[in-house]
Amino acid sequence: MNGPVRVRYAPSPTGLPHVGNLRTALFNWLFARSRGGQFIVRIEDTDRTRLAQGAVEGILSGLRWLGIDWDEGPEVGGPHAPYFQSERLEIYQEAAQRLVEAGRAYRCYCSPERLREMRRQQAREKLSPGYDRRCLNITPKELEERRREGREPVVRFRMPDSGEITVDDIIRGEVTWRSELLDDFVILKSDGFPTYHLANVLDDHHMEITHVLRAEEWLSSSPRHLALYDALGLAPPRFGHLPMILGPDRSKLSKRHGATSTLEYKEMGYLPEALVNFMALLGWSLDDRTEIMNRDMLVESFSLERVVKAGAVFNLDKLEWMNGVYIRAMSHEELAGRVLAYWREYPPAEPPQPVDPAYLLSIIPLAQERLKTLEDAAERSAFFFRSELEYEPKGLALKGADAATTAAALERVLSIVEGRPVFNAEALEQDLRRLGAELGLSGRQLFGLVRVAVTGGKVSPPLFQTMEVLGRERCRRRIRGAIQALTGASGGAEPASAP
RNA sequence: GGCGCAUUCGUCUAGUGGACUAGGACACCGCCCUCUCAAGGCGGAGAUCACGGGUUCGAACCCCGUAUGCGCCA
Repeated sequence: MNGPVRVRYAPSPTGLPHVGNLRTALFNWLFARSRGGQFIVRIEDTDRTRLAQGAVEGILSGLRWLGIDWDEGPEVGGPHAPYFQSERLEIYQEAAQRLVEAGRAYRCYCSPERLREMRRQQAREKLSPGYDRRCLNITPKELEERRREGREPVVRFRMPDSGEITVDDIIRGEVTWRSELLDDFVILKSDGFPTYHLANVLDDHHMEITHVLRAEEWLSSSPRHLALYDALGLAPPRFGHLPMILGPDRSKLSKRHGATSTLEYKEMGYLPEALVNFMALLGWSLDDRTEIMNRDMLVESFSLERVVKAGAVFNLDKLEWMNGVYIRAMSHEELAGRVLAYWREYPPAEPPQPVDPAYLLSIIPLAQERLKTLEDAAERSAFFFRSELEYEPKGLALKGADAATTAAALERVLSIVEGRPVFNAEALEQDLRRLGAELGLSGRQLFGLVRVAVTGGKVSPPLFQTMEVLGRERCRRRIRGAIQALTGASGGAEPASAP
């Protein structure tokens, strides 16, 4: 196996791509890119009962969003097209026929009812479940009867009666099964569609896959696959079973654990580069300290030797932190662009869209280090855009002072805002500190009051920079509005509205 | 039930026989910075390395067994 590495991601289009699936895709992709090999996408759509509308599009857009590109597969084609199993049926049917002729497989006419009864019986007698080979030695007469009944058979693979099957797993080492404990599994269903096992094995061979890297849940089917390769006279690829991604209860991550589809994370405002970095660390690590790694670093340092064996719980807290790290590392322009794009795709309730990009860009430096996700941006910046603030009188109350005193203090602030020749953070800070000293108010008290007057809330970015970004006019109107709210004067000369 | 895999702080992990009084990160707590919130800095708490036996002068690390969890077979 000295040729180039060829790996694949082979999802079933049964729903939106799940983070566990995408992590498997990521590891395959990282392995391919780190070894200068190829990454192939193949759609395993042979289970027609579970097909979901739009699933293929969802899978591909999930990959694209994460920046996982494929060398062969849907949309890009390739030398082994088609890359949809539903369009490759003849390959599977022909192989199944060949296996039947060679005595390595046989047709089975057992009804679902009989199989169910058989399993019930086995469970009752505490035997290991599995097909009892009733149809392996079917007599010509019985066969004739079944045919006359018009029953369509399935094709079962005949497992070797004895011996051991050993998988030399890249991640787990050698794992051995006794083949007589494995039953004769179906390879071709009665509707002529292959099962996962047959299609997967044949396609991996035809597509010249060198390494099958898949989740651990497939480990138990690998001896069947090896037996199939053997019966077909094909050389198997190398196998590597990756640890699974688990929910907080340590069971396989699923819908009931909350958001699991990659596109949900996109909608929640996570950055693809952060998700990629985070997923790479679920079951793999570079060393005892390196955590923040961009795509190039991951490609450069990824290796299967450092893949962990045990399953990993998906820890949202850490993803959130990492997303914040990536947000903080961006330039202001970059972040502004991302926020704008995010708002275009998922318009927030506030601020009203579209937004002035230049104004947004001036806000970004104040919001950046406070964001965990892109979704936070709307809430964090909403007050910058509001045309009218609503005050709760309690919020405006200056501790230990009555409304009139508070209003008087705000009047002083207002005259500073109106009177400053230069309206910037530095100047405002100077003046407001002086005012505080004069009024005998601490910074906490005075600035807290002004903060509520100017932003409508008790929490905001640093006050003076915030005021500078808001601009003199907005500050003036808002402070007036606050004074009115305090004094109850409703008929002011100027309405406290308009930004 | 059968088969298989796994098991180091709550979570992700480092660790491949002596540098382990087990390191880092997230989360948590405290202090500093400070106009609030963050971010940042410093510090703290948190793992008898699942348990029990061995092997060895010495074991988180090697061997055996047990337990638990998970996966697959439906």
